Amino acid sequence: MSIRPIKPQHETRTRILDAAEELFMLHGFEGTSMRHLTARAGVNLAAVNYHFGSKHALIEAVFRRRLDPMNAERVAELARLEASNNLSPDSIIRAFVGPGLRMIEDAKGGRNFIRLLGRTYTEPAKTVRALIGQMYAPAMERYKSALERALPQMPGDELVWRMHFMFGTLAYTLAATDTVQLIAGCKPEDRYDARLLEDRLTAFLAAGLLAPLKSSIKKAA
Amino acid sequence: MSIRPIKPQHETRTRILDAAEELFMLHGFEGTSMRHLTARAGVNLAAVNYHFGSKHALIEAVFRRRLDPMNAERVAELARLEASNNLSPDSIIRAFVGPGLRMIEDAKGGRNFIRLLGRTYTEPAKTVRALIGQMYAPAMERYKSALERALPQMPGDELVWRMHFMFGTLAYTLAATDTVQLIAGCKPEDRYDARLLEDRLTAFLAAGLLAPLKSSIKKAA
DNA sequence: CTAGCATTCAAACGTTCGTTTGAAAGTCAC
DNA sequence: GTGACTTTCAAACGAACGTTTGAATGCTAG
Repeated sequence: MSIRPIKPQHETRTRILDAAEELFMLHGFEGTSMRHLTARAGVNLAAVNYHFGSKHALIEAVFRRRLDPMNAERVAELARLEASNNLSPDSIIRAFVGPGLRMIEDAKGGRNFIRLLGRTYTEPAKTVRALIGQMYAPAMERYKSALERALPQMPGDELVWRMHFMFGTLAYTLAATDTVQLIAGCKPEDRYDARLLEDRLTAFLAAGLLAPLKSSIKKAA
Repeated sequence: MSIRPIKPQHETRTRILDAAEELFMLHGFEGTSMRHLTARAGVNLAAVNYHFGSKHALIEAVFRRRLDPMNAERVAELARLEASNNLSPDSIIRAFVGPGLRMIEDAKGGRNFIRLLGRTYTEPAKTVRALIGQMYAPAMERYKSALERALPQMPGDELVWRMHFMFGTLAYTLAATDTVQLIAGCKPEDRYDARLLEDRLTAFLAAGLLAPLKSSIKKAA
């Protein structure tokens, strides 16, 4: 009892979660069978139901393992900005997209999850959408009020829409990296420079967030 | 032979396509069974295989029915802009997002398809991604060169990325409308004013497209 | 009317799905 | 070593999947 066991406490659980991350990303939830998943993880077919209860509970566990810490990091970074009185739109955006983009650079674990996550915002299954929606809720609340304070002149409706647009850009950028290639000319090898991508993305999002208000928008507000 | 038949030439095909649009949007491709689909369409279970050959061929037909005309409309609108020498970034963006947003206002047919389409950019199945990728290719080519002419000072890499971001914003906006509600405060009832949404979206995208080039981006180019 | 073709239908095909079961194997305190 | 657990395992469960089949029906030209 003095020395921690070399085999981690729940190695089977971890292997299942890792395999699920990869296969869900590659083939989706419904396209990934338990037989394929457990074979990839090198565990018995019944292991998922034994350790997680059901396939859906496994899906939930996959998200909870990484999404909760990621959003906690986002909130912590925002709190750091507030403490240092640096609530510029640019720094707020950077605090939000940073944790996501940095996870892409993770060897294998994080990258699979990030691509899976980016796709799941538009997941058809209501249960999954509701699940990640409630996981995001606390962080979203914080960022919304931070942006309201940073942009006091912006109408509330417009801010919500622009946050919506920003979120979509991030989600699509994460999900589509090295998957769909609608625009010819992208070189996949430079896509994993997260630092450069963060600069590109932040520049784009900050400009969109601060776009001048057209008359039709002001009228609607 | 003088009068067109009142019953359209392929009513069963149309009913299947309409039901597929709706159910694929609601439950995804793998989550929609042929039995559920044919029951919704009010046709026999074997009708899909008889008229389309297979489930995958049906998926392809669903996209081909609306995506090809929509992209043709985008190209035509771009040609109109070129003819009138009005190739501003704002008008180019409007020409691209317009046909998609207008389809949301369609009673039932178009709206289902647009939400389905927005989700499919991040579809896990390679075959589906390849399919819509090749459907978009001609229009993408035209818009890319139009933007290159409108923004001669922008590095090629950066333009490709910003088109990527813009496309993601549009895709997410179309797909997520009235589905996921990550940000509290959205009132679904004003989401279908396509004219106002087009203004909001164009303002956001145009600002992002024209964002100032940071030094790190310039250095990479 | 009838021959020929297009379409619909109920039934069944073999396969794969998520889950369950009960026995076997492993683990640890005492 | 023994007993009380946790975990793994091979096997099987019923249900649902996409697809196929062959007969029945609808339609149209001659």
